[in-house]
Amino acid sequence: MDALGFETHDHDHCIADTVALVEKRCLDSGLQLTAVRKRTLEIMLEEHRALGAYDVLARLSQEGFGSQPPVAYRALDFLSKNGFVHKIERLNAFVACAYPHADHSPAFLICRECHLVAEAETDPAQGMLAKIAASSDFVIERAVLEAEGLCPTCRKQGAAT
Amino acid sequence: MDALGFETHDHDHCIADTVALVEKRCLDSGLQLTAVRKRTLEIMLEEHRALGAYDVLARLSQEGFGSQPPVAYRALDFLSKNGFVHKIERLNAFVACAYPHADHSPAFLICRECHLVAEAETDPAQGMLAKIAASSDFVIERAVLEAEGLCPTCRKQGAAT
DNA sequence: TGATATATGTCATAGTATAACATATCAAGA
DNA sequence: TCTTGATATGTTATACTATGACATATATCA
Repeated sequence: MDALGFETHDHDHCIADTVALVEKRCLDSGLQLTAVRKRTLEIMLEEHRALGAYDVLARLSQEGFGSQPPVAYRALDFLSKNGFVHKIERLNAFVACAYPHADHSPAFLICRECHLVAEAETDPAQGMLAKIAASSDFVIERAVLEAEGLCPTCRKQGAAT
Repeated sequence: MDALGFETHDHDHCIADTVALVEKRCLDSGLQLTAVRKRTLEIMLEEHRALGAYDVLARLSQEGFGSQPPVAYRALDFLSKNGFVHKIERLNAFVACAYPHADHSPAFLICRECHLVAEAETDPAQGMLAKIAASSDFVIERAVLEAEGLCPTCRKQGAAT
């Protein structure tokens, strides 16, 4: 239940590792990790921020891929349908998955100051929503858990000011 | 922790009651529940569905209020800032608050079939997000909890098909 | 009543997302 | 290997969501 994302780490390494892992998972599942899709994943991994579809599109387009919105949306759809990228509804934006090893139900902490997004894995069966759903006989298929606030770094800086 | 919204109830009554309650709360807090704002609230209360800002705008405009997007967005902003309406991030839409008696941290169950939205009150300190935030030293200011799935009615209908 | 803040309305534009269709590429069986 | 059906890419066009900026009107209160 730890929420990585607010500490530094070996970034290049984590990108390469994740891409390799995703490649393997696609191969195993018969998914086509095509050039645009792979490049999109890399672009997402280069940030721990949420990127808008149009930010991604700008970079893809610069690099010789198509220049129209569906190019980015389709790559992002593929990646998020397969859990390699998540959509942050609060921001209408996307973030690379921090735990690409398996399917999971993510929760996010979004810093309103520096816009960093930290991801944590949750147990979907244990949360508030599960309890509410059970009491209403509602079947949850997807859950959005997003908290907005101040990350430790920004909070300290704010206090210092 | 019960999630009302999937049962029938005396609707006209609930609208009138809620409007009266909101009027009182505004008076007490020195908030101006102006004509557009009140009408917007009523429009929202007539549905247990999420309405887009442009749906609301269309109705307001029909009824002689302004016809431009800010008219609807400003009324919805006022209502949601004060907790009388909530934004459903997943849908980029708004829903009338089902518990307008006090400030609270809402969670939503959204039926993907009939688009009904049920609201439940939660204890923000008890959920997943609170635990994650505590372990990361993150300060939550606002939480988005939205589950998408099938409501009891639609599930039964689906099974019958 | 006059001064200040708040609210409404408009025009203009920015940002997010998808439908529809042509072309290209891939995967698998004949 | 060739064909065929499915998948993926790229385009144009358009729809949906949201806000900035500014003028006018209304409310609040000294």
